Amino acid sequence: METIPRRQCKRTHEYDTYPYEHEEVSMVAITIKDVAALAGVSVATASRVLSGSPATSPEARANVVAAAAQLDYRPNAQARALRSTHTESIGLLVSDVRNPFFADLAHTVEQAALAAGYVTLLGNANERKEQQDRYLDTLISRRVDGIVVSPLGDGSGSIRSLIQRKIPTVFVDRTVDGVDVPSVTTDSETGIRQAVEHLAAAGHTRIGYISGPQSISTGRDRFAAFTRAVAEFGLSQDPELVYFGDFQAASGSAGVHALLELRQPPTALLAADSPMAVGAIAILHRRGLRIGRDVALIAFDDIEWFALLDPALSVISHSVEEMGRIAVKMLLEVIGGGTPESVVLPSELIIRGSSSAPVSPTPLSPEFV
Amino acid sequence: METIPRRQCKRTHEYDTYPYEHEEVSMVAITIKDVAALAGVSVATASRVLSGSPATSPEARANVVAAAAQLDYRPNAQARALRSTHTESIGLLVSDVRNPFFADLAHTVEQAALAAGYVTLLGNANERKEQQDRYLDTLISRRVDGIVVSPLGDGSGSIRSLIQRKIPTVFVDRTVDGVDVPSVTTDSETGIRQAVEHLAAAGHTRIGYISGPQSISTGRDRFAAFTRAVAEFGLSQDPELVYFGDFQAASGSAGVHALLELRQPPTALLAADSPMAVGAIAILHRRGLRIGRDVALIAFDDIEWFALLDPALSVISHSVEEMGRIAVKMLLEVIGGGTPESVVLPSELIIRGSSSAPVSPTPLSPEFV
DNA sequence: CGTTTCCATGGAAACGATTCCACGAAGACA
DNA sequence: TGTCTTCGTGGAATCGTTTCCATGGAAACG
Repeated sequence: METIPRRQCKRTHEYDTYPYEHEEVSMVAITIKDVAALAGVSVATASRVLSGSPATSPEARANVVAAAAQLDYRPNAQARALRSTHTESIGLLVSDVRNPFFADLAHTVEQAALAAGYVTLLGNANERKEQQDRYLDTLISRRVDGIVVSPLGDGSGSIRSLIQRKIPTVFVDRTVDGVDVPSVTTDSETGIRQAVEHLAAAGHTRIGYISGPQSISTGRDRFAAFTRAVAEFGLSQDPELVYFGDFQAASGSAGVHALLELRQPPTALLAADSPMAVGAIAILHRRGLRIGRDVALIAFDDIEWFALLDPALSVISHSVEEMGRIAVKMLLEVIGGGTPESVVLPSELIIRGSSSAPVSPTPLSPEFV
Repeated sequence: METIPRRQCKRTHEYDTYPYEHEEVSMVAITIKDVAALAGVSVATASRVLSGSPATSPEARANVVAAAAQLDYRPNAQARALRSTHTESIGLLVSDVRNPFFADLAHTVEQAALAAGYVTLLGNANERKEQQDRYLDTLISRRVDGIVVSPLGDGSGSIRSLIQRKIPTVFVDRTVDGVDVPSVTTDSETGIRQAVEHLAAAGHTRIGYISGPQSISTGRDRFAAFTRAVAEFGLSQDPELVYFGDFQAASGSAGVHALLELRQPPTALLAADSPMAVGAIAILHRRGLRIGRDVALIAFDDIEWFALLDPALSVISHSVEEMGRIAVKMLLEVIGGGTPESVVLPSELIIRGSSSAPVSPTPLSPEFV
């Protein structure tokens, strides 16, 4: 007995031992083994044909392809990824799907990835660090080939794991201080400077700024740009004119409330992203203030329907399409072993009705009425 | 030589043969084997601890947990799913992420799934059958535990594979004729009937309808409801008053153009979804028509910022949150082996400024000017 | 015609986890 | 004290694929 090799006891898995009962047949998933059997070739050959290896005879190819089609065979992505270490998929983690900017970004990234043969797994951090970490963990576990992320928080948590594991990563829209990862971002400076200049030219001296959180790079950048511009054009630098929101609609509403309660309220408002602008508009309406006449309003982010408002909303515009496209291109470079340079896209003021009227004669300040 | 068993040549994979060079150490992924080795237990025990099996000693548990933490171990989801046939993940395939309705749906589905311990892989069919099929294939390949889909097209292609493989599936917002799958949909009838009644009461007799495509269930349902309502209230059933769009913004614009070119143009418009309403509004603005005065407008789908327009847009509202929540609940039931009943959610007219003025005296019809 | 090269093919190892099974130690019971 | 459970543990099979290696026949070369 001792001379019989161990593998003797390995249970055979021939077809006749399969639990083929009379019903529920369709429940047992069909594998490459079934395809090979039907095609009359070995699994190895079947695999070669299905993954397009050149070392196959036309005959085998035809048989296998026919068998696969007949059985409606779908390769098990898990098994495939387990053996060959790439999954032909990327992760996209946005900070808030309901923000139209990120919805558009999701759309362009996905289309660009699809064109390159990758599928996109989309995660939504919902502007919350725990959820970001949770999704990042899942994406790591699923061994995506790379990740495009608009990060929040600092370089701790799963972002750190990402870097340590050298998982191909590209930051989009936002960056994380001290983390050296290629990124596609927007140069807020130009657009914000143009906006402030434009408002100053219309006679505004007190501009209220509804800022994003300082824990997010775009929040910091835009606030810094605003601060610089206000100083440059000699406008009021009253710190009360700045309200710190969280990039979500409710905080835009709260910001308007707070700013309008000031003893010397602003005559113009600048919102650092579109959801906060939406929140701001809602409250301005409710308070009976006419945008573009009683108060000027400009928003960062160009959302399609902002132009449909009456008056149409002036915006600081930057290209989502380009951002998404470039992010995918860069990620593919990183996956390919390259180290692409970070890209900074331009921003630009688009003047519409909401900011075009000159400053009205002290409309908001009760003490001058 | 011949007596040496084959397995002799099996390469050993002891640790000392690992390609540990002085650098790039972090590139080699850490597996459960590493964790087990560091903890001084077998892989089997490590696995048991990590997947929370009760049959483990406190001592082993402590060691393994510590080792896993120290190595920052992340289980390989592929391998895990290969063995145990569930992946703790669901797929969500929406027809268009840029449609705020579906963005919101994505958000609620994702949050509901997360709460139940599932991650959501989101796909975007972009209202195109090929892309829907492509994503469905990927989701099948990745062996998600279930799929929530707002389907388009008929029951052919990958939808069929889904059913045949008995992959837990729930339709959301839309259904597919002849395919027996639990669904969460909206009862368009009530809301549309209310809208038509409301317009009729204001004196409108010719209502232009910008319809969704008849290849999509909601397109058909809403059109049928409109047809019935128009007949019921004795309004014009002129077929020219119906424009068939594709649920995307551009076709809303085209619809308005077409309807306003009629010899007898409508005095009120009803758009079957929000992107088409946006396209419609853009063209109405461009043509200098005042919504709510020169022409009434009502849209299906309640989008947050529709209330911010001036005049605010009357809408037929239905609850996305509930739809998403119920879809996930139903999917979990199907995964658990149940067969939940389909759910139909109510819709309801919300009257705002865009439809409140009485019909203006022949404002649009050139022949009466 | 004999030797070498080429190439399609099949067998089996490998990927990283889970889980069945057997085993030995310890506690319970008579 | 001896047998019977109970329980933690490790070895090994297993999931479905890719890929290395050996093989054998055909083609090409001298």
